[in-house]
Amino acid sequence: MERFKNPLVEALSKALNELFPGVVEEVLKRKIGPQDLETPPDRALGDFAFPCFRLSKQLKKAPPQISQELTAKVAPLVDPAIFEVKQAGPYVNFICNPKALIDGVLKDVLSAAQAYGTVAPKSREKWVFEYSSPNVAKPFQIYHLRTTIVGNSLSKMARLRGYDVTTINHLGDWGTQYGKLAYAIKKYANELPKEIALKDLVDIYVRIHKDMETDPQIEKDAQALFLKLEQGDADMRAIWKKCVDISMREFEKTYAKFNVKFDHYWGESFYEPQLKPLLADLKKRKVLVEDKGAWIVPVTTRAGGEIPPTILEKSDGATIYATRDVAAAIYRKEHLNFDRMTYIVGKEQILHFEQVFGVLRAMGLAWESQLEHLPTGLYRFKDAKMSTRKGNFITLEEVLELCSERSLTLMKERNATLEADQRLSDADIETIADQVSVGAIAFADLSTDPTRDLDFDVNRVVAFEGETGPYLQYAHTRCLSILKKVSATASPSSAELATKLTSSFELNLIRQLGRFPEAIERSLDQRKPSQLATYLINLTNDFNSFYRECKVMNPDDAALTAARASLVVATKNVLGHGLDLLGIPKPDKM
RNA sequence: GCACCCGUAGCUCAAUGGAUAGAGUAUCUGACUUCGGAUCAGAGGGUUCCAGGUUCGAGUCCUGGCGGGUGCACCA
Repeated sequence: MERFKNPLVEALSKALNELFPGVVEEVLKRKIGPQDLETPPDRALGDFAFPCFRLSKQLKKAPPQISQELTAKVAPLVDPAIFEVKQAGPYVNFICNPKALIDGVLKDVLSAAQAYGTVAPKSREKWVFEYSSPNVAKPFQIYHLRTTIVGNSLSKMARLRGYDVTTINHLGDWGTQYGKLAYAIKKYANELPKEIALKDLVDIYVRIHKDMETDPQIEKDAQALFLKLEQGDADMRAIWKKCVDISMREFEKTYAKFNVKFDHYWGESFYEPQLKPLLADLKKRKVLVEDKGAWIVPVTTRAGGEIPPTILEKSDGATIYATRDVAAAIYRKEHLNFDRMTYIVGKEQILHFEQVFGVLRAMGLAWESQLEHLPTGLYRFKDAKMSTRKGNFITLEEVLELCSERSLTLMKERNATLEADQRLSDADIETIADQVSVGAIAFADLSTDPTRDLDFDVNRVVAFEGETGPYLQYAHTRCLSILKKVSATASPSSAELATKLTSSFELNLIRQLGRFPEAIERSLDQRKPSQLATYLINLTNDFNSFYRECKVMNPDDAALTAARASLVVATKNVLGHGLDLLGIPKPDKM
């Protein structure tokens, strides 16, 4: 539908200029553009709407009168083979004719070599995304899933829409915790197995925290060990490396499940060599000042609000994570030369990022304005909290397990009710239950505002009814199964399509297919994958209505069958690409 | 205490400052002689937390309350 906007803007611009010269420019302070065309709330009203409220004051006329005059003026200026123009109250509405929908949308979707709505690669800004960033030597916590899923989908969408995208996983692989871990490894050395697994590291980490409650000396010794690590001690380095390797093996499994990839695994340790020169430079320039034994940068928010200063060097001489984040931003700017960088990190770190950005501003780095923190909300579970420190935490593993079990149960129940020839094998059910639970979790995450906290109820997330991941997956597999039954014929010409696809169900489905690119664009503008998720639900609703009302297989009308099959192909393409963008698996049968 | 985020149907959530605030779920009622019913059609359900303000127009923006969440220098 994107392509219809420019001719409309041209016609409107011409008509407005003839009717009310200069008024639009005066009111909007610019020419009218595609952004001035709205989508009517009800499909019956039209495909595009131009509201006339704004001009009302200047012209001293009621909006409906303006829209009436404008409608009369603009109607002859648009191609009647494409648009019907209708006034409705204060709006001028444009309705795309069926033939235009088929030529301008359906043909595009069917012929696109890449995903429909693709913009030429690297034709837009350089955009860096940082997301996921789990802590090494800890299990992948459910807390990190949101940023992983949101970051994954936004960066994929940005790539599709022509941005030059770089994705970074800022692993939490540096900090005092490795001092504690090393202390624990030494203390419990004789209790550890030969092949240390991630869960062993977690166990002793929790234990050492308990020990610390009664023996405060441990914390000081652990901090001393981290300092040794930072100073390049070989033993400490070896222990640290082992922890990283053990963790990465686990993380890779998770990323494979959700089809998540990164261009760079640049953990906190990656920037370690730059910390000393950075601190020296800042001290020399007096940006960094001493206060109570620590070295700090006094900072404000962008709006000038008061916030606590940023500590870059602790009184024991060690760095903290803010130091690494400052160094990381500078390194990335130098090596990637981004136009924009988005940190997708939990909302409890809002202050942290304000402090880091504040340091960059204090350093006089103007590009600091290109950085943004997209804070993600927390999961709300009924009774459990998520804190590794207290040893009471929820891992992604546990959640996945619960969801898989739930989906397995539902699938087995359903399978038992099917005719024998439609039943799935036990092996298939296992695989599909996994895909379904991953899809359900991803959709639950992406269908709401990423900033808001999210209620996570397994029975609600993995439901086979209503607006869920499985609903979308099911529609997709149904497209596949229809196409398996319809023998492939040459794709129909647009004239054939136009004579056969005439019902409102078919035309509305085509209209909805045409909205795909703008749904992605809105997701990116608002940093909300939920825009695409909601779009896919709407698309699937339209497909299901079409499916219900319009039989694809018509043995006595080959042309109709071919035309409708084309529509199913188009739906499968768009829905499939949408699922890819959200990281939702596409089972080939369900 | 201060700062930031949130408050929409019984519940979980939508809604580029625009047309009658929408979905799902739960409750109730319908729909397969034909492509898979994990579907579709319909009903009831609202003072958008409260009070002011800006605007032609506010769930959305501003101010003040109330309620909830998160954070508040040497953890990440």
